[in-house]
Amino acid sequence: MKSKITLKELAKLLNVSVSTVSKALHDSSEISPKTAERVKELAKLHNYRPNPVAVNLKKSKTGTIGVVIPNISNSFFARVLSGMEAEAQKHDQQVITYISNESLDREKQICDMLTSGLVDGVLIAVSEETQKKREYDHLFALLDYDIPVVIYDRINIGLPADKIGVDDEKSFYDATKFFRGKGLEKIGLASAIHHVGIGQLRIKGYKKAMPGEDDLMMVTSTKSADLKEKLRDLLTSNKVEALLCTDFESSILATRVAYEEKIKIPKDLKLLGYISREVAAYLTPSISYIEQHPQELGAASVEILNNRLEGKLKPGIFEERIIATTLVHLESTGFDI
Amino acid sequence: MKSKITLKELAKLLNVSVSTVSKALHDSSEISPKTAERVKELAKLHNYRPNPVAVNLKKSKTGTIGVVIPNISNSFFARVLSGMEAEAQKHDQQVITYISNESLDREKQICDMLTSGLVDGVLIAVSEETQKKREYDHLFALLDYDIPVVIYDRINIGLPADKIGVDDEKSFYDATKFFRGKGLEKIGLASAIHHVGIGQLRIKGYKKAMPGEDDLMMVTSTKSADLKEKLRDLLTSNKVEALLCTDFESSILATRVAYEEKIKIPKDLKLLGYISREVAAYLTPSISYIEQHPQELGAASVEILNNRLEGKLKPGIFEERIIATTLVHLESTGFDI
DNA sequence: CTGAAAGCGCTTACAG
DNA sequence: CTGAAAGCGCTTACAG
Repeated sequence: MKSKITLKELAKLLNVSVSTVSKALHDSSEISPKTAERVKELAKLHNYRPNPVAVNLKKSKTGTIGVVIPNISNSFFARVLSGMEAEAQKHDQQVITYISNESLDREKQICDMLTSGLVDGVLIAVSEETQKKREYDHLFALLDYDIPVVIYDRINIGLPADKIGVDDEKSFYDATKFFRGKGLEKIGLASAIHHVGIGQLRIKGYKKAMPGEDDLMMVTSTKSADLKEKLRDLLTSNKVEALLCTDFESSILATRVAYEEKIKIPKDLKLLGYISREVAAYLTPSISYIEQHPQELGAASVEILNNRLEGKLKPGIFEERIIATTLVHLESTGFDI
Repeated sequence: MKSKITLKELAKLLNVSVSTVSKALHDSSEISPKTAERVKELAKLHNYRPNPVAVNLKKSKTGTIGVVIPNISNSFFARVLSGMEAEAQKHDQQVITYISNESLDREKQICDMLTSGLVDGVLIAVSEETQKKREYDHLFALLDYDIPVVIYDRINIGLPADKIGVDDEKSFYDATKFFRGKGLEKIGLASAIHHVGIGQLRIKGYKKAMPGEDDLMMVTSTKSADLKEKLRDLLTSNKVEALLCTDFESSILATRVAYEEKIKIPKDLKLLGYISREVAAYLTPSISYIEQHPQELGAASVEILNNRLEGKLKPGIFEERIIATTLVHLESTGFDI
């Protein structure tokens, strides 16, 4: 049991002052090489580590960043977190994780705590409920307290803060165009997240790439059973040639319906999902998907926050960065690319 | 922009001493009701929040707990984290997340940082590499520094620390017994994690429930393509009636092979997987699975840590808690229960 | 009932 | 080149 040694104790053992020890350990030019060496030697011997809490108090910072995640079971967010952690590590910052579970109340609680100065900055993807109710006071409170905020992923909210998101609209625009370029005309879309921002953007991209409103074959529902039946209707009655799914649930349900109705993928139906690689690649058949590069998004959001903290970003002018997506072809699109 | 107000500033505004303000805010009986009220009123007006860093320094603690996660993309761990966060919140503790990515080196780095006193305690599931190489010095270092450690999930390592895990062995023992109770005899097992502790325990449970070693039909491999072919051999040449899969990969590969070989699940083959609900329920057919209750595990590990921190646990005597699993029947086992 | 003082463990401008 | 002093923002035993 080594029980941490302090500067003061080190100083006493060396018969020098606390300031001398501190400076020596920081390679200050004020200290003689001889003393510096003595100090470092003893520090190493006792495995001295400065108390981070004291250092932070002195420096008026916390060394931590707060990350608010709506739903950690969603592997997209889990991987975003992973990217954030990796980037934070590089800057010797600790990541404090908060999970809102898509609840506005929980999100308010979290932000309220955060105003007390637990963290140097906040990275947040707002909950679905927050988006729906458009209540952002708790976020403004953070800004009032001069705590920098970076909004990630769910960025279409009116808040004067830096933002970083995924190119949701373009991803589906490109995908739809891709199918059309392959000569397909009956292109459908399924969504269980049509009520939230990112879902709407994906749908928008799809619509833009389709010639006329009349041809749109869209099924949406937030209720699983409901969406499934709508999908069954769509896939059996219409001759849909390709289907774009905006989320995990609709992607899986579409696979399921195709299986039940003996619709062959990709022969009779090309399928594209917004699901993570781990699931996509293992499904039968494997599902082509939009890769959102969550780790990059996470790393970049920490980067932006740090630029803001270091004053590299102009006050009052906010960055908005978009990460490009990639269409990854597996079996369900049936094209060799 | 409210820029935080301090005790000192509050004191000046009220023409009292800093100590009086501090005591008033803590409902000390030393303070007159009148003064207490004046103080609280102004504090509220200015939305005073004590600086947590200063409080922590004074109290010689950090108010945080460090969580080391091997792989956050694994939804099991993501949900464990969620349980930890929820429980920590109740105790006003912050969760600092570290991701080792199954790397021993990274884990060492993390533990080394942690010895500096960034957290009050550590929750860790060691990386696969750590298990394989059995290098635990970095964990002993934590203990040397008097930082309590709770080992979660991957608990079969020789370390004098509190542990909390899943009943891996019993889960597969019970599942095997269940199939046998239904009159099935040819029960196989597939594993991609036979080389790590939890995999071995699950296999052990399976073996215990099987009558003789001769009947064991096991396929194992850490390489996906390899395991798939072994599964194909097993499922086509033997008349396997039921298959237990120890992990996500083997579960999915088995579904896949069955599909390719036109083996009907559950009619020709009952399948049981060690996968998370989100994936299990959505697969076609849905896969019966072992529910590990990850959130409970997460919450309980924080609970144990706090008991340790509060001295409720005897020094030198360590708790080892096991969370019971549940077998959840979906389509792939084909029994109505 | 109130306040001065010490101290948590550091850093750094300043004096010598 | 070294050290005394002030201070980061708080808490609390002690004196008055």
